Amino acid sequence: MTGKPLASVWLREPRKATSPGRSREEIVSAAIQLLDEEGHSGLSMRKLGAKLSAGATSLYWYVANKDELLELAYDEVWGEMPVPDPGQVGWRASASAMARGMRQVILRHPWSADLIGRMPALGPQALGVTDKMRKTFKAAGFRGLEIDYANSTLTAFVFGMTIPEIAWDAATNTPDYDAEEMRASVVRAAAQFPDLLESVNLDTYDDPQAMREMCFDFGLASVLDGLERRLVT
Amino acid sequence: MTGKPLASVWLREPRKATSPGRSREEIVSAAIQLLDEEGHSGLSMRKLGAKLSAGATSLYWYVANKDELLELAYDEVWGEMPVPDPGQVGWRASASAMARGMRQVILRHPWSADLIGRMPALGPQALGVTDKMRKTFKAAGFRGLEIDYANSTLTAFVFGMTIPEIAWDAATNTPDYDAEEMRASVVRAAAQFPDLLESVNLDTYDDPQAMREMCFDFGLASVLDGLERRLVT
DNA sequence: ACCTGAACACCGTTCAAGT
DNA sequence: ACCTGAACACCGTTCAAGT
Repeated sequence: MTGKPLASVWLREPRKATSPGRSREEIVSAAIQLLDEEGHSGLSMRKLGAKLSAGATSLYWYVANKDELLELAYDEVWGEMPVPDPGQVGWRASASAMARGMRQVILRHPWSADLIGRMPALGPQALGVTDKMRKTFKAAGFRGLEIDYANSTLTAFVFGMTIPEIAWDAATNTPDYDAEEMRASVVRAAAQFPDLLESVNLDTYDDPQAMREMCFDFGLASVLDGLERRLVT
Repeated sequence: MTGKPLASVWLREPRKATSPGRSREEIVSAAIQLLDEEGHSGLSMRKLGAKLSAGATSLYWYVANKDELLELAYDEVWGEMPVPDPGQVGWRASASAMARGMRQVILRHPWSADLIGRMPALGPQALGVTDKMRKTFKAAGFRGLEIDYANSTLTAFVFGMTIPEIAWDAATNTPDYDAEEMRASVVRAAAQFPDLLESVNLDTYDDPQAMREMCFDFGLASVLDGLERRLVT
């Protein structure tokens, strides 16, 4: 009856919010700041303590451990996802906007990508977003489990497109990065694959950003078309 | 001319393989074994050294640092991805098989999911798989950049579906996990979202595995339909 | 109720020294 | 050419002790 079901902040009774001293919100938002600035390596309990001019171990009164802190930060990211009302714009426009918005939010908080594979999104913000997304697919005409399938499909596309982007950004945003040198290296690495080389040479490396946008748009249109087709049949 | 273009094993000249002493392959495969058994926390340079009955720091002669070791291990995972010949089975069957295969490979090596957002897949195995996947989309009729867009779209779907699965597995595979307790907790957490609750109650929690497969199939069919539509127009 | 510092058991990595 | 151990600068977390 009282075995802990899953190690997650969200599945335990919340500690009641008393006012004095530090607050959980303050700690979480300081953590997010560190993560945004320097990524995961920028957040340690000691650094976070220092930023709040507290001992590192004081934080353990507010938060069970670092993972729990990350769960809280992760949910804040979910809170930034825009969720338009499908009644206003139609389900396709609504779904597109959500997809683009989710991508932007993740790109703004690259550290959150690491968490997608680490902890289920069970916080109130995440649930709220999911609830709203389901409404869009309901409005589209999906019923029963297909509401969730459609939602998962769109979300999977966005995650799967965005997560590798972050890997590239991380590798590319180093001080002494040189694009030309990079392209040459990739060509050398891909030397045994003539077909692949062809794509590397499609001078798309000149503006990787534009390439990404086109790729995302192409994929998004495909996914939405595929979902739409599921409605008709 | 000689600024390092990107911190990656693959973009440097390989150290020539001399025979005596330990080998890189041996080290990488031992690392993969540790990762498969215990996840990322199971792999430390010290533990890996011990497993090979060597000092932890001996490994640094074969590998520049831990990240590089992970790059090597990651590429081995890519090597496990099945890539059928589209000439034999048609592009849609080929793409389906690749998608399902990729998912299984990632699920077999859950630690690899973490790496997708951390390092670009530039190893020889990854490039080989990409090359083969491009052939499938070429066979389908895609041309130019659309070959890559289609490929990215399918890959994104697979990654995006599979990565959160791993988060659930990790949270769920703890010793004292109780499914009923879990469902009850989620219901409590989702209490404010009546629509969402409806889906939680769709007694799909009884067999989450079956639910996942159906979800994946639904999404895969959608993505392939969407891609196919891009060909016709 | 809240905060502290000391202490424990770890990390990755460097480097001078060995063979 | 290969391997070593000592050492450095970190980690997350526990816990007895303080206020």
